Amino acid sequence: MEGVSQRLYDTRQQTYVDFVPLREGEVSMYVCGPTVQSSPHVGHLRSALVYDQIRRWFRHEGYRVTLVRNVTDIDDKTLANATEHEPWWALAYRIEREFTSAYATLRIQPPTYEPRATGAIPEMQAIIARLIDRGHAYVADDGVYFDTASWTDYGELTHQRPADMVAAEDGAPRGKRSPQDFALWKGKKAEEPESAAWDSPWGRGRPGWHIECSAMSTKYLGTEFDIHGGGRDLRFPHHENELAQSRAAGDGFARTWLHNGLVSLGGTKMSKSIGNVVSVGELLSDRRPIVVRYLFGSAHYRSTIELSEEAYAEAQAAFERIENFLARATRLVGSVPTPATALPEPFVAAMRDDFGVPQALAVVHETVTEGNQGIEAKDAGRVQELASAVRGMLGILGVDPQADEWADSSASDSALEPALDSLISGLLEQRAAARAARDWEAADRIRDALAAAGITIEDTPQGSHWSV
RNA sequence: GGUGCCUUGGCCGAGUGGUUAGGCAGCGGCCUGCAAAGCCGCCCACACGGGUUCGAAUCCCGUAGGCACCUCCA
Repeated sequence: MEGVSQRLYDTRQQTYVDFVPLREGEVSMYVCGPTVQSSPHVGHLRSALVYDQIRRWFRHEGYRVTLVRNVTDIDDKTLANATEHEPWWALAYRIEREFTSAYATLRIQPPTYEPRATGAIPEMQAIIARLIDRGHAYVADDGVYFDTASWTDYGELTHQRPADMVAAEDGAPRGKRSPQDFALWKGKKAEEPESAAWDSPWGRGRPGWHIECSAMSTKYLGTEFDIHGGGRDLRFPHHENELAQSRAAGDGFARTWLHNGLVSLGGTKMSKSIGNVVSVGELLSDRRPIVVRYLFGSAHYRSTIELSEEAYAEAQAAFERIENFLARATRLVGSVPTPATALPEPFVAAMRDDFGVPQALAVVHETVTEGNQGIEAKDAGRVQELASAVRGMLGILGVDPQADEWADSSASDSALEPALDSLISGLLEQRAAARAARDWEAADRIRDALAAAGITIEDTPQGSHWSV
């Protein structure tokens, strides 16, 4: 049989691989979370969203998924962005909560565990000690460095040879032997706060960037695990260094590497350093979260998404088509259809092929068209079946407007809805009377007044419906 | 200099050798008092130049353009 196994694109092997879980029926997945140094932007959300979708799909396929997404709360940047009145740890925690809130708004489910770097210092030190023992790290005056020259596989993830790389222009001279070497442990500097330093066999200090992910992933998922994910821009140096230090320390580490595409603005990557970021707050200020989720969740996870007003408008139009179908189907059937667990075969095939969301979404739209045909034909049984399928598929993508997870997010507040419904129903009755009397002017006046308040009227043979 | 990715109809966006992607917009029709929603039909493209092949958007070579990374980055 074809298509029974899950295909993934592995960045390291640069090819598609059939997913074979390390442990039968389980998926262990580590995803790089944020360094909590400044407010989340759209790119962070996209990344988290991608792995949320993947996780939902694996779960639907019957796997038990353990998803670990870290929070790097100690880093050069958290220290740099701290102020006199907000120490680094307060900053990190405040930003972490912003991330948590943004994830929740888009219904990105919490990972199985979300470890903080500061909670894994002993584990990091243990890896560093092993690296020194094995001759892959050395102690310098200002810390401990990974010795890239000692690890012949260095560069295997991104297929680069150290000799071909453009050497970094180091600002201050450091204790590195080679520009490619990177810090595992950074000795405490005089100006850094005591709260940002830990004792170690190599003196007081703090971890370098990269080592936290090696420590946290293996702490919770084991020395070898199924999938490591993260943004495309993390491939080098972050993931390359993670891989090198973990393998050099003797761990099998990640079997498959997934990298999600970035979000761009005007053809350029959205990035703090370029300054073209759209914050989550701006994005969600006047847009529906479920449509935003649809927008970012409708592209293939490896492709770049160009964010624009047009892109949002198009996502909205497409999503509302689906939403309208579900609303109309519910009216015809008389009850909200149950989400199907057995999904249309082409949808399943698309998802099994490296999470082919765009094709999967085409199946959703085709099913909606069929469902609309069913509504025209008043075939309630067929409509119920198709609406169930649509809900099942949307649930995988996390954009089922009838799902419990979106229940409290309808355009109107739950307490206001009955009041609003009562008011509008009254107006609709007046309008129905006017229409019966062929007083189109009066009927249109009511419709226009409601439209001005942002309420859309739809007339059907069974009566008129309103929606915000 | 090195590494990887990309270029599809008005727009977004799938598709790895021969058959309809899908959505948005537009046009025509149906339905409607008029709308809205929905249905039906139309619009059939693959950066450029070579090559392989009976046949290429799909494979190979080259060219042009774009993006990302080469120690801040989801």
